[in-house]
Amino acid sequence: MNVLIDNLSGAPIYDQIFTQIKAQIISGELKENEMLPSIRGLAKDLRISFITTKRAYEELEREGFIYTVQAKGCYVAPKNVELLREENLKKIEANIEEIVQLAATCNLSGTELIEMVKFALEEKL
Amino acid sequence: MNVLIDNLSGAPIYDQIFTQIKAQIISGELKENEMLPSIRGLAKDLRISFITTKRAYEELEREGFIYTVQAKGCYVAPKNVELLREENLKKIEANIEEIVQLAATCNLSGTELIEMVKFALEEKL
DNA sequence: TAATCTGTATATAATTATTATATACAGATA
DNA sequence: TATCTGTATATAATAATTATATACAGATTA
Repeated sequence: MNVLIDNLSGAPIYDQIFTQIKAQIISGELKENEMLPSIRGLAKDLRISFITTKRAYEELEREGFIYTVQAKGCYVAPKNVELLREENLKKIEANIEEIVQLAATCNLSGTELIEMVKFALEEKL
Repeated sequence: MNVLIDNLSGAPIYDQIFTQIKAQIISGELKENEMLPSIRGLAKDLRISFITTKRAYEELEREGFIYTVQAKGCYVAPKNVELLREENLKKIEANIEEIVQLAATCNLSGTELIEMVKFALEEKL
């Protein structure tokens, strides 16, 4: 596994770790049930406290990307797409409701709104 | 003018002042070019430092809701429709950013996302 | 013109939130 | 038993936020 800490980035260390591992899980670079480096091992590699790597792993677990087996290690969680969908769809629907409302109050047309979404989607690629 | 500070609200004082005055300007309760209470006078009424009321007024001015005349006072800015539109656009952009992110993490395709937005738009009619 | 309004500028105190850490602990494994 | 694994609690260091006092400068008015 590959994690690089950029001390000049301004982003906190735990967050850099969290973001990079998350990206690797989403991209499939890290497979389901694959074991992650131990929080101590990774900390040693990066020459930081293991509490900091632990914090990154905690975030990953809270968001459902990894699971932990006591005294054994941390593993990439099976991609539970349906569950993630159900949770996120609600949030997405609520947000869409809001932007449609906002668009209406400032005379932004539906077409323009769609264009904005398409633009944001392209930015993400 | 009417401003109430709720010490239990958790929100900072300057923010409570900012929010309440902003709401009164948007609702039209405060008319264009109407003079606001002086930062010192309001501070005295609320029994807080005038630096705190000043901060609230600074925010209001920065967002274009009021304007200041040196040594005279602060006044409600003429309603700028463009300004409100820009405010809403920012919120819309932030929301779109979020839904795109959410969609990505649960493998919801761009096409599907667009469909959801279109659906919500039709519902609004 | 002097007193007293208005807002401004600079420095600072107090508080809270964030970030990173050490140390002591408990289960699993070889 | 030695040594991995993760956990829990307490704490240090830093940074951001919030609120303030004091000294200043222009405008108004009695």
